[in-house]
Amino acid sequence: MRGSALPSENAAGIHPLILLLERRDRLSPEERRAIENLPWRIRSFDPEEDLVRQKDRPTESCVMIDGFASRVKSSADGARQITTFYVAGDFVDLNCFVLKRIDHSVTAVSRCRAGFVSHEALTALIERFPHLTRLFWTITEVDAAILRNWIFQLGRRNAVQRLAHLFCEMSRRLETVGLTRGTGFVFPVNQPTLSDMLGLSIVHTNRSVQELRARGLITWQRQLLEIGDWRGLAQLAEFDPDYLYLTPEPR
Amino acid sequence: MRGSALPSENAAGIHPLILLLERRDRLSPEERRAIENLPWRIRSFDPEEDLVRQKDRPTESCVMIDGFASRVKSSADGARQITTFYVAGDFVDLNCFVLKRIDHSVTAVSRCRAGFVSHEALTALIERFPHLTRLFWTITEVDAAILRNWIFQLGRRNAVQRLAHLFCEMSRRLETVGLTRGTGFVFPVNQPTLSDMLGLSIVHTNRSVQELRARGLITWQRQLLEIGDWRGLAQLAEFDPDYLYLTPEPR
DNA sequence: CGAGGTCTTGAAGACGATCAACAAACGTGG
DNA sequence: CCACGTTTGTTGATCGTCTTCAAGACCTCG
Repeated sequence: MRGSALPSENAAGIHPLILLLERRDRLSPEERRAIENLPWRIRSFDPEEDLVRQKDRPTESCVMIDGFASRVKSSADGARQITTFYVAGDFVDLNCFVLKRIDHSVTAVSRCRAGFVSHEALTALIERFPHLTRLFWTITEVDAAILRNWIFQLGRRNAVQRLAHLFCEMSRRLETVGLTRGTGFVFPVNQPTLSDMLGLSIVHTNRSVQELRARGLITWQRQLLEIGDWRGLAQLAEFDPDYLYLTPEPR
Repeated sequence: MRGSALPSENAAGIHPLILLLERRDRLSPEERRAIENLPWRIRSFDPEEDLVRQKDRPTESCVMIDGFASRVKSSADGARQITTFYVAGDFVDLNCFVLKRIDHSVTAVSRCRAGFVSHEALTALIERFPHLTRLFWTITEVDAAILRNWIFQLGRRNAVQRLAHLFCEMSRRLETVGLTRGTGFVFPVNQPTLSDMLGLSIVHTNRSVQELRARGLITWQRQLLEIGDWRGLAQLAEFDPDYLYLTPEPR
């Protein structure tokens, strides 16, 4: 399967990985061609299906094409915590390319597709283009910044603020990949899954959603989440998008 | 100031950064020499002093030589959350080398020293040795794995378990850099700071410490933390060190 | 039409926060 | 070496947030 066959949701038909990388730095035509020509293998997943299983030693890494997925860590007694939430364009498991094994599962949240490429091919790619190593590293650092911010949310914010913050973050991340529609976006996530993101019980998650509704900040029906009052929501969440590093830096 | 002047706590007198990197992969003699010859600048800090300030755009990055430091995110109302805890050998702000700005402060927890090196020098280093880029990236991925695990702890574990887990993690991390003494280690952290790591109030942190003492799992006096019952502590915390990636992987 | 998932509500209780006060340890200067 | 102020650790009491348990409403899909 050739790279040009890799579908993408964006109008321009540009490869999602190229879009992701060009958010960080310009690519040369050779680099772009090399990425497109990687032996991509596209796979589809249903909700709850695993893209990568905990304690596996995968030989491929993957990039989200569409839909949503999550990195889940679960404990002996069945408690689940989502540590990362992946949307279209996100590189899912760069870490297992580097670290050779994975200490989490990656599970589909909605129906989704991902493009898989072998570690061998990635190794060959970065050996040929050291500049791309640098870019992959940058992506990892941005992911880490998002993780640090989640630690802050979980440690020091109450349920409603966490939820508000999650919606703010989602909105901005989906906006950068062109998946918002006006002030809203498709959010195919049920409340049990949402509670695993927020570190809350299902019941309390539900009540927090209702509070945001009651305050007139959001509406959410039929998987369409509308942010009715962005300023109010961002203020409640004390949302400061700096940690997403969306504004490009000279390098 | 030349690299050979960089002091280190380890008996062999090996540069802490070289130790850190060789935990991940073998270095060539040239690489080792190049790292030692970087223009290191050593600075000392008192507790509460900032190594790097929030929203700065630093031109240097640093490696911990001794003592402890933390990455702190704080909110408008003064709530503080520590997102990363640094011990000797840790590379503190690789991320600001890559991302060009920093969205946290890095604050000394105890008296500590760090070796600073300019971004220019680091850039020259990785351009000469692309292999080192790969290693720095690996370090970032390990840091991210630790962050993900903290997210799980904060989201799904109660106070006592979190504290137990923190002590287990500390013990293993300090052991790899030769800073344990038998079953104990020097832990110059006060309870207010500890509560900022755990996302708890000071009072509740105190009660959790007392519970671990009462269960006979630890003693802690005069900054010396002794793990009296490792198995019991690890079992309580459900501690599984896989996420620290301490066992080397072939690459 | 029935079945299973999802959302919602109520009530009770646990966990952790907050407030307030005191004890102990530490560092400093006299 | 002691006196004193400051930081750190400890305790009790009360309050609020969030969890748990249980049950019912709603929705979707075969």
